[in-house]
Amino acid sequence: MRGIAQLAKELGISTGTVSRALNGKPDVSEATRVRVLEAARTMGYAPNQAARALAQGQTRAVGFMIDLNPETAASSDYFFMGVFGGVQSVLAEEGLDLLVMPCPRGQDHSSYLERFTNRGVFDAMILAAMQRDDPRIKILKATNIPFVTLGRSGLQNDHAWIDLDFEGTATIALERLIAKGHRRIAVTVPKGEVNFGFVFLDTYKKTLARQHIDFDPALVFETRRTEVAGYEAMNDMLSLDNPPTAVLLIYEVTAIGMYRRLFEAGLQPGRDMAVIGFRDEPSIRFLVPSLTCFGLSLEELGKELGAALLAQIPRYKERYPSGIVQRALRLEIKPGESDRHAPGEGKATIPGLTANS
Amino acid sequence: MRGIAQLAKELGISTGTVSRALNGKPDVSEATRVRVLEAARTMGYAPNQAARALAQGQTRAVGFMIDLNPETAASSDYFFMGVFGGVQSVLAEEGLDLLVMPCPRGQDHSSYLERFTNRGVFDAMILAAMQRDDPRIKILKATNIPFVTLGRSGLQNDHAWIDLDFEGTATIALERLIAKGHRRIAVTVPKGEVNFGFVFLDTYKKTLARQHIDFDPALVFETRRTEVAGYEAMNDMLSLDNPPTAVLLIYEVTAIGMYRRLFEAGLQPGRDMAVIGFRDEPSIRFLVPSLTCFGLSLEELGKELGAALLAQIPRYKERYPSGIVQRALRLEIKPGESDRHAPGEGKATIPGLTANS
DNA sequence: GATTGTTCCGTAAGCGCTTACGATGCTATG
DNA sequence: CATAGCATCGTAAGCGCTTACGGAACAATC
Repeated sequence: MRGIAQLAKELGISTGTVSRALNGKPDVSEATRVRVLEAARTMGYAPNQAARALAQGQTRAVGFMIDLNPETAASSDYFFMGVFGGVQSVLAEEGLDLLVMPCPRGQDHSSYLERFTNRGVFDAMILAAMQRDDPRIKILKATNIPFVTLGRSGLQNDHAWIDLDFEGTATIALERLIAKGHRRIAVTVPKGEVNFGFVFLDTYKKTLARQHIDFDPALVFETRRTEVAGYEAMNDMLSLDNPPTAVLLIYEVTAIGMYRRLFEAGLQPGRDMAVIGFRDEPSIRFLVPSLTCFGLSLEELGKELGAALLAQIPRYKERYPSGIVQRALRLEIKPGESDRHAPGEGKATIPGLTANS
Repeated sequence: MRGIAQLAKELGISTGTVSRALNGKPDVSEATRVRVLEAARTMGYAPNQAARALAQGQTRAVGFMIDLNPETAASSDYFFMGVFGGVQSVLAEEGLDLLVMPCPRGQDHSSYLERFTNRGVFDAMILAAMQRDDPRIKILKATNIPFVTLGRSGLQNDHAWIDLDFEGTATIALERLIAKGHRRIAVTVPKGEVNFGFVFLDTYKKTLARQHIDFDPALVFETRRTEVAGYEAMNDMLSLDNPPTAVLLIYEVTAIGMYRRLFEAGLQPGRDMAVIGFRDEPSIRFLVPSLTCFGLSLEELGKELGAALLAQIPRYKERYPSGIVQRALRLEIKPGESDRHAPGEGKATIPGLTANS
């Protein structure tokens, strides 16, 4: 005999009472509750999670699905660590545990998700790396599991999501560049079908149109979230017949490679090529000249996610923002030196300085 | 009625047979097995995880505990993502799931671990961010859960672990610098009680002694794993009466801040100050001059962890390296330009160029 | 003192699955 | 034809916990 039965026997009371005492239920005298708690502590007793989940029909665990595939991964360790912290701080108050399920490289996201949905492993879920038309939405809806996504899914948006305000940042950044006098502004977009790529590009086009600047498809560059990708993109930009004078990044780390390529060409970021990054990651904080980008509290992002999720779970509905939470977090611009000058203000002119590799 | 019972009723057979068919057990005819599998597929049936775990006494899930506290987190831009992938590729072959449990900031590691150990949530565990005398070892041993640690724990090492060969890298790097003629070599060590910090420093001392160089405590700098910490450490180095001519890093990203501080002082990494980093992270690959450091496959590290863990689980013992696996992965040096010159070979001399801030 | 209400606790039926055990029908063997 | 052996399946007892229900003891009310 073990578990709760052993505890009960030891104390000379029934398992039912022990369970009630342990779970803070009524119908237990204060005296026996103390006795039970004390005994549980000294005996090192902890309720079996599987039995509990089976009896209650809930696990008190929420799953956070992330992507490990470097091809599509849009975030760093640092990003997720920050977000996890925020999510946890909210979930912990309700006694919920956060467990992260990294989707293996090469593994299909949908089938991996299904490993966990129908089986009652998680009470609720958080999804990241949303695709434009993400099939995981349907799966989650079918199984009736409360969920929230980090990022919109584009075509199917009748669910809770927290996202970054890509429209806002792109608009602000572009108008800033245009005000400086830039007309040929390149943009980098993520490789793959991640949804924010479409949003970003779409805003780019719209903002240009509003400012009566023709859209040039040659100024759109697909990059992965790596330094090398930035290097290559800048290389391509410089070898254009009519290179851009500014570039707007979706992945700030690509700036590192871009700077390198610029230096190699004898060019200065901020003087010969304006650069505006996206999010303020540690890896770009020491770039010289400093990179203009947008600040975002990862902790806060996580907390928003947590709160939005709790709002989906009937049990907590009253205490949290009601209904389907859909919110795009505004980012604040952090001006740096990488977009200080107007085009042509520098001594070097790009045409003629084509790639030497 | 639902679950396996419903399936059984639908097919007109017993639940026992259904279970056997689903689990690939014998005592089931091929015909009914096909029928069951087919029915399960069309009905979208998936076994309830809690019930399964309760009946079998195992969850087929392994937990990977990581730290979210930036003070002690040794993670980086893309460390854990890489490791997770490797672990998963090994575990997946045995049908085991990997779930990551991020320990909340400020939360005590031991108590958080205990939330999961006694409750039968995981069949096995992986620990990271090992402290010099890590109490989690005792907890895991007491509960009899198979586990492996990423990093040694220093004082208590009678368990499975996979670590990086800090001794090897430190020795190679130092001997390289000494061969160049460097005598005053600074070293950075992690802030906090993480075990590899002790190993690193210890090797530093021993190697110096072997080369008949006096150990100077003033040349040891504690840094967190941030660019800023590197900046500050370099600042401190430069303001010494007798600054070092070389520095060996435990966290490669600190090189970014160090470079910055050197540039500000009109000094050149590699010419006026030799720098050797530790691990080859994406974030430092674009440093100019390129940073000498050590290469490591995160994927491989993950696979080693996975294999070492399986070797701890009785069920898989035959197929995997037997016994308590203890292995320090050797890293290969990737020479860069940051340690090319001998001390004094550059035009600038450090004394006199003290910190201007 | 009979009735009602409260407090506390024991009983036992599940939760959905696995698995030892035994039962059944069939074929091979003598 | 009797027997043994095999393949296949049903039965039911758990796994450790929760919880509806009812019962016992006692206090309060009339």
